[in-house]
Amino acid sequence: MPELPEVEVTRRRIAPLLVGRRIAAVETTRDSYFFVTKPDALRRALVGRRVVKLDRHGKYLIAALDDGQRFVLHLGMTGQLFGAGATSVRLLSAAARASLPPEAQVAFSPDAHTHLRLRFEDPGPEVLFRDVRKFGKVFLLGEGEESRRLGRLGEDALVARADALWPLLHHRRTAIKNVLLDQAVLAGVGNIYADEALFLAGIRPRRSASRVTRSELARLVDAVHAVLARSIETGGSSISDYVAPDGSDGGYQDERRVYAREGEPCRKCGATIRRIVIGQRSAHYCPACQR
DNA sequence: ACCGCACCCTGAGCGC
DNA sequence: TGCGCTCAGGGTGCGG
Repeated sequence: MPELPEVEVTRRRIAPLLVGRRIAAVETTRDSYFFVTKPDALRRALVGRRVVKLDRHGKYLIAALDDGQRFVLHLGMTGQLFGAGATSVRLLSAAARASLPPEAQVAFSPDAHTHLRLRFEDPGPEVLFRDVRKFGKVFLLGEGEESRRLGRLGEDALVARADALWPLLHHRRTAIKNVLLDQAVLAGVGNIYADEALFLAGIRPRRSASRVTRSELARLVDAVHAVLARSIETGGSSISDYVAPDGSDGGYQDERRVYAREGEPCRKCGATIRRIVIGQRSAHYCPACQR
C-alpha cells in the first residue's frame, strides 16, 4: 500500500495529532511479528512520554520522544494510521461496507485489525494504527541505539541525487526496476512509483541496471522526484486501502500513466500498456514510449 | 556482493 | 452459495 508519498502525507497530517501530546494509555492486540517491540514493553516505554517530533526516512515514520527514545512505524502493505473520528469506507471490510447505504459516513470503531491505540492526557482524539495483513511494524529504539532496519536504508528518494546513486547501481545486472525497489539504494520507492518513474524517463523496467547510462539515470532520478512530489501534492494514491489520517482519499491514482493500466492505451502515444512480472512483482510499461 | 526465491498474513475477486 | 485459486502498493532471510 503505502510508498513514500503516502507515508509523507500521513506524516504531515498525523503530526498535529502526535507532536506535543503526552501519551496516557496504549492498547494493542496480542503479540505478533507486527510488534518488533513486544506489546508490554511498548506500553511501559510509551506511557507518560511526549512526542517531540515526527520524521520520515523512506517508508518509515520516526517519532522522537521526550526521553530520547524513538518510536518507529512502518505501514507495510495495508497499514492505516489515522485519528479517531476519521470516516472512510476503506477502514471497513467489504462485508461491513455491503451492509451500509452507499454514502454512509460511519465513524470508525476499532476492530481486530486495529493493533495499536494511543490515548493522550489531553482530551483530543486517539491515534489508531490498523493493518489487516500485519506486514507493518512498530518498534522502539533507545537513545543512540542502532537499528538494522533503518541502518541499511539508502538515501531518501525525495532528496537522492543521480551522481551519488551511480556507483550503487551501474555495476548491477539485475533489472533497473529491481534496483529502484531496493531500499538500500533508494529509500521510499515502491511498485507504483517505480513503474511511473520508469515511464516518465522512457526506460523499460526489465532493462539491466548496468545498461542505464549516466544521462538516463539523471533523467530517471528527476522522474522519481517529479512523480513523488506530484503524488504528495495530490494526497498520495488510494488504490485499495490507503487513507490519509483524516480518512480522506488521495488523488494520484487518477494520474497513473502505467501502473495497473494493462490493456489500456498509453496516455502519451496510444499504444497498449503491458504488464510483465519482474522479481515476483508486476511491472507495467508502454512498449512504444519506453526502451 | 549479488541474485532469485520462499515466506510472513488476510481479504477481494474470479471462474466453476 | 461455496470452493479453490490468484493476486495485492511491504520487507526479511536464506542458499547458491
